Amino acid sequence: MPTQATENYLKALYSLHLKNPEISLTELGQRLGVSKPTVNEMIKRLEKEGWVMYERYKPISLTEEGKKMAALVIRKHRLSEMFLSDIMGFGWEEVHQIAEQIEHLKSDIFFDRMDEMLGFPTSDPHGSPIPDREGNMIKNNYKTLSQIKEGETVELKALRSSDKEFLMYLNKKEISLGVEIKVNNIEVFDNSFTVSYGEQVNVVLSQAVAAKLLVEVIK
Amino acid sequence: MPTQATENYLKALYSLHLKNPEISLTELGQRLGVSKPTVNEMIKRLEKEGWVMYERYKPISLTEEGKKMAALVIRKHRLSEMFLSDIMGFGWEEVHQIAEQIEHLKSDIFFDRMDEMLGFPTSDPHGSPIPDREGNMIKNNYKTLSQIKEGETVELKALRSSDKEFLMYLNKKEISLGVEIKVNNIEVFDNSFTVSYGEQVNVVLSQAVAAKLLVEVIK
DNA sequence: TTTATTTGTTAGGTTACCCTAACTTTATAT
DNA sequence: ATATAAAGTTAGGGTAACCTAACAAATAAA
Repeated sequence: MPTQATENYLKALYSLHLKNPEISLTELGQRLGVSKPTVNEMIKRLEKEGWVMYERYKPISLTEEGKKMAALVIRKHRLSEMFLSDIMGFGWEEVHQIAEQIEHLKSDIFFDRMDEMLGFPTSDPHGSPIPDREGNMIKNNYKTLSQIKEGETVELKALRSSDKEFLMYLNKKEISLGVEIKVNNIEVFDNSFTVSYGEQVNVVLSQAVAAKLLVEVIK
Repeated sequence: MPTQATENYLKALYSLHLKNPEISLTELGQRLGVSKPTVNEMIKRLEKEGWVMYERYKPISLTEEGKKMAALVIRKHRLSEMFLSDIMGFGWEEVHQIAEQIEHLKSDIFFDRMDEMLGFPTSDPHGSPIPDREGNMIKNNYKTLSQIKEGETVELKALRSSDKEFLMYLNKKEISLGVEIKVNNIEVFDNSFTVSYGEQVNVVLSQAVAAKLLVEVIK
């Protein structure tokens, strides 16, 4: 059974591998906030345990086992977030930190019960997909708001970040999942978006924000 | 912040100290399933960190800090049990094992929210008292059923064990907290009890079982 | 293509837990 | 009161994570 550290390495590897299946030791270290020699040592352990493939000086890649295990940890994380939000009433800006700990609990019945109470959800409070029991994750290919053209209307489906500060910013702006956003204007010089949604008219969203909002065009 | 191992040592020390404030290294080791040298080393660490008082060859005792910390871990454990039982619908025989892990989560808001959702309970699904936020625990002085005289009627208030096998035995016998038990007969030679409760008439409970049922005389 | 930079590795340490084997101290029993 | 048993300690090891400093290999730039 994987240790907590192992699970955290696998999660990090999983999310890095989605962008690029060839993962460097350095970027993994940065992601996890540990030194390169630590990653180097740890990766050898993970290799010995069958989670990753690794040869010295070559990039790291996940084995099928590793991918599955990672997805199952992500599953536990996202189910926990959903539970904290929908059952316990926490705000979407609070759930990540707590789920970060809950995800390491070893109890299938506990997570199965969560799943059941939630009605077998397929996405978490930030719109990210919840892998199934076998570790299969649906990948939604939403666009970012920053890719949308003037005049189009979109629905907010998910977020690219679960960062607390970002989520609190969205709270302040009264932006939540499902909201319909109309792009009124795009400034050429800074790519900032002027949008309307709900009760809000002509709100300005920076390029940084627009790039973190995952949307689907509705008209 | 205490590690998980530290929290487990403190919990064990706390429950041992209730019977005898002078705790031996050996019994602590047995309770935790670790060797004497391991306990010896660990106790030195706990002493350095201010959780216990210790001098070589002398019995171990908890400091005030240690007692409070232990009680707070027990609080988290029992709140978790209550949550698993009342909110998530687990049986009282399932909750201990899961709570054993949840108790180590570091998140005050998480346990506060549990507490709130449960309506600030004062005891867990096995009738054990839940310490308050300051670490104060009420000690109930219930009698065991084995101390009750023939003809008396008692109410089952708590259990002396949260052992899964024991709880499943109680389930089978349809014995739950709050049930009124009338002692019909006590066998002299083996101290077994013949009792009636609910729909059940003249059920025989062994001395071993009777000693684990904590009751209050009602008539 | 040689240099500079980035990336990865080695060597040597640390802390928190855990172990067995062997020994010493304290407590118990005769 | 001495022998024996129980309790506690020391010595020596192990693993999983972490670290810094110094060096080597691979990649990118001049």
